[in-house]
Amino acid sequence: MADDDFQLQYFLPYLLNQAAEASSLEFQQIYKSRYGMLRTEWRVLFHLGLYGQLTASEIGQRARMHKTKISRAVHRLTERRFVTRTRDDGDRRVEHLSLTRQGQAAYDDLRAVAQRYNAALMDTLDPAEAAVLRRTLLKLSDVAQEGFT
Amino acid sequence: MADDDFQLQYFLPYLLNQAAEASSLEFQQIYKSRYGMLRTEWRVLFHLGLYGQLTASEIGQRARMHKTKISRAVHRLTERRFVTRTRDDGDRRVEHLSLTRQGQAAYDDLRAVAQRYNAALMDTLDPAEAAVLRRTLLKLSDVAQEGFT
DNA sequence: CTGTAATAGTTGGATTTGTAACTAACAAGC
DNA sequence: GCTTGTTAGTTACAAATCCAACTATTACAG
Repeated sequence: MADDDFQLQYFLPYLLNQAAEASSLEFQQIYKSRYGMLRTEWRVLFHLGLYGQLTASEIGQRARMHKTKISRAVHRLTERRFVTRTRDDGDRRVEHLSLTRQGQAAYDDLRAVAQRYNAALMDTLDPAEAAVLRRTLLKLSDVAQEGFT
Repeated sequence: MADDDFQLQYFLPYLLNQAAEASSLEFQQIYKSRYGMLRTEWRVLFHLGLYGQLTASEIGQRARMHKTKISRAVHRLTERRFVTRTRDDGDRRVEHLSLTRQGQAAYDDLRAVAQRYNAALMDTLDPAEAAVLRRTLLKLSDVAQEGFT
């Protein structure tokens, strides 16, 4: 590639960031205005809603979120009675997190919103494109994660 | 879609965020360690490097960045002598920004890094996939931007 | 002209995040 | 059982971001 051939519109990290920000915006406003949640809190809520009881580190591994983020998100979610913590009997460092009835209700509501939201996004693509998009995004997440140099 | 069909791995905003974060990480470390830059500063630098002289609001429109972010990025970039500001004679609210020799050198260096970095990412995809990916990301940026509800 | 609105860019304060150090509990070697 | 190391999660402080209010300048209506 010649020096002057470089364009921001071909730089993948930039493109990905733009698309990610743009496509998160409206959904973000919903969980923010409806439940006063931050992105980290929404993510924790969704992981608990989808996978049931989890520990903070399990969420960290799945979501690739740093433990301090999770710690703070869990703190706020328990304050608002969306999540309960129970100590593990065998290993008292570990806490098992799960949704309260209220947390489950919020999750159900937001999951439905997310599904509709996602469907609207998907509708702007044709199915073949959507499949390729999904596959490449997963690949990039993994490849870039591991470091490819 | 049935209620229990929902999966985070199919939720586009989530996928996009994961891929964006993962694929930005290594590059971020380079401009951070090499020039002490933040993401906002790198973006401003790249826009000036690519398009030459611009005003802060022009950068804001192109990069979809809020003006306060740009203001602070420009401030730091001028402190470090990467960017110079010159008042517009016709309209004295406006400032024209351009790279100093030093800023141009940093841009040239980082552009080369970005090109190699991008090539490495692209190499994990086949060309057809890459084309679809790029097209869909651009589409999503626009569609989601305008609001599709 | 003069008052009102719009635009370019900056600043202040609260909120959020990142980094590193910390506490508490367990594990393993000796 | 005591030292050393590891893991789960929290906290403190600095850095970065967001939002709203601000200054300065231009535009425009009457």
